[in-house]
Amino acid sequence: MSKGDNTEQAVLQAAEAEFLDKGFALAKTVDIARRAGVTHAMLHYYFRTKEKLFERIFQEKANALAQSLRTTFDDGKPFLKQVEDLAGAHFDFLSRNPTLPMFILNEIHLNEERRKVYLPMLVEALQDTIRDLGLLLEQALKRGEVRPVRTADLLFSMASLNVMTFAGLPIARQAFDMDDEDVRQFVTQRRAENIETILSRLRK
Amino acid sequence: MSKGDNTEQAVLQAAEAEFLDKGFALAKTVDIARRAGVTHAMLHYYFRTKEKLFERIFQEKANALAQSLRTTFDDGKPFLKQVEDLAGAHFDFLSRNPTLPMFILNEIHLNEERRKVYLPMLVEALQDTIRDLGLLLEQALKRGEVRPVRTADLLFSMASLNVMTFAGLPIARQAFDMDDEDVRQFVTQRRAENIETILSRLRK
DNA sequence: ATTATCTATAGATCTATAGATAATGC
DNA sequence: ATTATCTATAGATCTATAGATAATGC
Repeated sequence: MSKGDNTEQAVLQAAEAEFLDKGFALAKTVDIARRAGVTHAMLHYYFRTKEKLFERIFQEKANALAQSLRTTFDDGKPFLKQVEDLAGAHFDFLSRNPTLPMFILNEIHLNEERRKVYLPMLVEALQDTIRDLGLLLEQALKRGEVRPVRTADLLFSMASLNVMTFAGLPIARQAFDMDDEDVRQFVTQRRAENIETILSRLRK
Repeated sequence: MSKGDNTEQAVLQAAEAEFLDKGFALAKTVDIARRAGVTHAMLHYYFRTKEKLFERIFQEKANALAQSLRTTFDDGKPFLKQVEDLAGAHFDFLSRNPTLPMFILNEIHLNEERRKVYLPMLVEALQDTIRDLGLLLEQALKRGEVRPVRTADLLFSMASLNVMTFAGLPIARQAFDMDDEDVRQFVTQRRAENIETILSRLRK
């Protein structure tokens, strides 16, 4: 069964790459099998359907994202430091998974039916982070440390800036006529710029 | 030929709706024909291919976006007012075309080949706006009116916040448990919040 | 005996076009 | 004569499975 393990793992890895590249609708099980170097029938043997294989990949990614955000929380920090760390961790996670933003936006956007399954999955994974940042913001506001802002707006702005850094990168590249090196530098600069933008909005 | 005019227009309108909903790859010519209330062969009779029909819709949308941004430019205004008006006009255009952000991100993202055609088309339409805001920012910086920031960062942040307001709305809705009325209010509030976020970053 | 793998194909879906027919405008 | 429309279908693509065969572990 060691051969079987290899096949299963190869399919999983190929599926992750294919789904993240193209999304569910445009990913082809035939291509996943080709990437994995196994015959097409193997994919169905191990995972039965394209949908079940996809669900597994999506869940893994949602959990990994949530996990990387959780680790920043710490009651002892000043609120602005907490926000900076959270935004930084989010950005760094997306750096390691640059195709994830478009992947998630796409899946949520494209299919009414499947949205009902995957949107709750995603939000469920993020629930604790949303709640905890809300509580910390409330306290910081009471202490008069920051300018008033809604939790939803703070989180949404942070996520927007980070997500678009990767989802909008091809557009920025063309709009500002960047080569590969420019793009690398742009991404590096966006990390600081996104954080500064969020902190500027909060500082009194 | 008045009948022919109707058919052609019906196909165009149906195509716009279908492409904006689903993107090129998932839009079906059969469904466009159905939406238009004409037989499927008519679509090919008037536009030859799905691709040609798509190109026409994409170009129209890129031009409409560019047009709505251009109208805000005015040398007489203080720079912060110029930025506010530009961000507001961008937001309002997206309000009227709420499916456009995901549509554009999708097309640029999904297909290497077609990206080469449509990305230049989009950026070409926006070129003047990018250049003019860059010049105005440079002058404002010289006069010491704003904190230092790169043009690319200013524009990218503005676009990111506005675009994600619509592209990320389903996620915000689920994450913050909003009903239809909450969503309407959230969008309204985002307009002011996005502008305030950009201006906070610029103000000294 | 059970698990893993392969080949072949059914059945669904989709774009595009061929070829026939009807409507329109000089 | 030209333009618009319809029906029917070719040909490509894709998911899923049936059924045969090979490898594995008790």
